[in-house]
Amino acid sequence: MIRKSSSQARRPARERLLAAADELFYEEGVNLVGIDRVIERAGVAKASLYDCFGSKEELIRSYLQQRHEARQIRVRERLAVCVTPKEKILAIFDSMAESAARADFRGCAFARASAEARPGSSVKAMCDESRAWLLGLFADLARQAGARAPDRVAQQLRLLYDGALVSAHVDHSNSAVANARAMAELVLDQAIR
Amino acid sequence: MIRKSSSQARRPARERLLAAADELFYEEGVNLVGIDRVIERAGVAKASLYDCFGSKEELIRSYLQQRHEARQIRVRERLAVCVTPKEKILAIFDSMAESAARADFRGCAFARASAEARPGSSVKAMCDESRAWLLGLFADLARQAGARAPDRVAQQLRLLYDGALVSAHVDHSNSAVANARAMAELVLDQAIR
DNA sequence: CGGTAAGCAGACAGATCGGTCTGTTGCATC
DNA sequence: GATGCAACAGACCGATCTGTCTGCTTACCG
Repeated sequence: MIRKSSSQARRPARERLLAAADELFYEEGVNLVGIDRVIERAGVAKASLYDCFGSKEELIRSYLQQRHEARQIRVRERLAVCVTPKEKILAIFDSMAESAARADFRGCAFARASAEARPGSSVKAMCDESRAWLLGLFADLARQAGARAPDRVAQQLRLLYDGALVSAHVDHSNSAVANARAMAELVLDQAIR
Repeated sequence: MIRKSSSQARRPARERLLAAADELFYEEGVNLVGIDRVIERAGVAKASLYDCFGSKEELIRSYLQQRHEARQIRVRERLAVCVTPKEKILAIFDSMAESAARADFRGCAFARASAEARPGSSVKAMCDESRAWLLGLFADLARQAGARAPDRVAQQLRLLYDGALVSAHVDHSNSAVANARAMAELVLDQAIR
């Protein structure tokens, strides 16, 4: 119903807004990027943004949810080609290494958005959801691997994940994720014996 | 020269501004707190703020520098009562555990400010300086401990430090730092053999 | 063909922000 | 007592931000 008459089909406003938000919010931070910048990049009228999302906060929330779902898919695809639980756990770090190697890598989108959000914001909830999912995934895999205290191991693995994201971001070193992966292996072997 | 005539001596404007900035900036984030809030909390005229610091950015930078120096002192005092290098390394995590247990703990002030700062900001430089100091400290101690690849070990220790700060902050769990400390010990023992 | 709905352009409002400026007060030193 | 200095109060400015509103165009569908 939105298609342009011309041959090239135009994606609906909502998609273009989310794409523009993803680029700008992740690159510069949600508070430094104004609504006007987003609609200009998306090629969309301001009224359309407020028809689709209702507020900037909801746009930010949707942007984070999109990131969360994209990461879920990315990780699940990687896990599908692994056999042992230990391989799967290490594959999660490999997936992060791939993300961190990109030129547009700017650290954890959730942590950054959370640092800028107001206390009672829905952004925090989205951030928590993303972290809870990762923790559950680590715990499941640790259990499958036969680790002794799977919940504790999962917390340690996520701590390594968080630390690697920070290190890889601020001193754009590609060795950070490798260090985290090595420690993850150490922790795992220790827990399995 | 600033002292009030009355018996109670009043601290100079600069000190009160830094104290107010420390509370507000760390609690709510540097971008969400306006100049007006800071001067109101400090009980200081706006003109005095600009006489002392010249800009909000410089106030933020000074606030971070103050935090950095306070942490240096805190850590050095802890190290002074340790004997072995390994004890000293673990004491750094104990110091963090102490900070993280405080009710007003809000994670790493540098990481949060850095997430909100504009790209070319002097805030980033302050953040880098703080991280470089910690890395150098870890490296020195790892070397003294006789670790095989002290620089690599130092990076791993700082990664654990970063991850612990994130974990302790967002899911205010006091077990995060303990987990990091345990992993630090594991990494150290592995590097020393 | 006419109705519906999505999207467009852009002016506008209200609030807030960082920063400047003017003028005044209180204290210490000379 | 005069001078200098630090701090005071607060009006003011221009920019920017989110969000609203009006009116117009276009595409689809019954």
